[in-house]
Amino acid sequence: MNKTITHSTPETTRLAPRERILAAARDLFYRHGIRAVGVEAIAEAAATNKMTLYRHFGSKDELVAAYLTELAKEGDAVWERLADEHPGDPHAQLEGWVQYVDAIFAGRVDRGCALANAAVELRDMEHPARHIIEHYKTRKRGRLVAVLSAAGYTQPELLADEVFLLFEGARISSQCYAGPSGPATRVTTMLRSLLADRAPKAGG
Amino acid sequence: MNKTITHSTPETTRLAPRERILAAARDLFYRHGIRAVGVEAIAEAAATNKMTLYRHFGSKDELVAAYLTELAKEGDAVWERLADEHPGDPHAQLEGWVQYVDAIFAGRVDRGCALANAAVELRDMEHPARHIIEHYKTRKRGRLVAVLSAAGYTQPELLADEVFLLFEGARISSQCYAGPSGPATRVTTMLRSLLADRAPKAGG
DNA sequence: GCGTTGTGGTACTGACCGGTAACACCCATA
DNA sequence: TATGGGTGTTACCGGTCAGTACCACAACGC
Repeated sequence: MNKTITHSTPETTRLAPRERILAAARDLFYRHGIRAVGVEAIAEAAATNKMTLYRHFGSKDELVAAYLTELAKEGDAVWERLADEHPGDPHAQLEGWVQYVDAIFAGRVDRGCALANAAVELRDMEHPARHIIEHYKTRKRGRLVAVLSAAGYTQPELLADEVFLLFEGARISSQCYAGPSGPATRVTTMLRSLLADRAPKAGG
Repeated sequence: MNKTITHSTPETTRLAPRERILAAARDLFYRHGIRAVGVEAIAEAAATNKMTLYRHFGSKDELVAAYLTELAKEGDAVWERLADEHPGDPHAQLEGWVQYVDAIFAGRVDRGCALANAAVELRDMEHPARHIIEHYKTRKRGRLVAVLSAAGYTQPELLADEVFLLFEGARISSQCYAGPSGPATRVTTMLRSLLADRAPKAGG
């Protein structure tokens, strides 16, 4: 039943080729960009070869779609985790999200949202990645609207768009600078003050 | 002295090859992306050939740098025009900029900031385009800080970063959607309300 | 006239990339 | 031991790409 383990090595338990390929693609695509990375390099990084890659993913575009699907799922998981950790407490969920944003920019220089980067790289509207990107962004905005609405904010749609654009702007802006500088470094300050300024009055 | 006109055709006055190449590169790079467009296609669109292209631009990277330099110069020109039209009136300059932003998103679907897109496509920090991008963004932020400061806003740096990130977020976000939808459509509303909320009290 | 300079055209190199064919191999199961 | 599916390896195909060599031509200054 457990099919994820094959060809187990003496030292460590090796993942199935498909998982290794996806992990390698994720690392290389995100670091160097989708168009800059060839399938051969991905297969090599996954300790396998091109043939096995093409047996699991029919084409590079399919692999890109799988890569973006995985990242989108993880982005969704962040919100689900926050909802689990703070059930019925939208304010705490928002604060958790701001801390999550803070962690993104606190470390090394950010390489931006992989989905948005893919939208820049893959401008052909017929590319299968396009739907994944648009649906993810729409879903994310919907989550923001929902949690802001539950928290009692007035005009939750407009506030959600402001929060959304601030975050997206920070992620793209940070890529324009060589080191950890630029406007993105203060995005959590802005988010907190924005949410505080628009906070519904207690008992209002 | 006038070296811009050569090989003048009967009907129209033709631009010099260098200008035609730059115009073609600008159109194709912006529409399809830098990595997606080959030098051959640019030369063809410029009604010339690859050899002439390489006589004026030593490499594709140089052409990309010239393309981004031109766009950066035009971005700077926007602020200089606003300063000329409203000398000593930073509030009017800000309003003029918001109208400029409005015009970007009012028309067809925006393809984003070419400089920021280039930062996504060209992740190699050694690429000559990198300095152009970073300097341009730094300059732009400086202009925002200056005009906000002149307009009497308190904490002009923080406000400039907010305005900056909202705008950058709108430009990247619009590329994630097929049609003119998404949070970017209301960015000017956000900008105006943000500037109004933080406006220094009259006589304060 | 002459030579120079810039341009257009063609053909080419060498490298890379996405994708495929054919074959050998390991391992689980029967 | 025999079989079959998943895997690894090598080699290859066709196309594209950045960049170059070489030559022909047209306009200019002397």
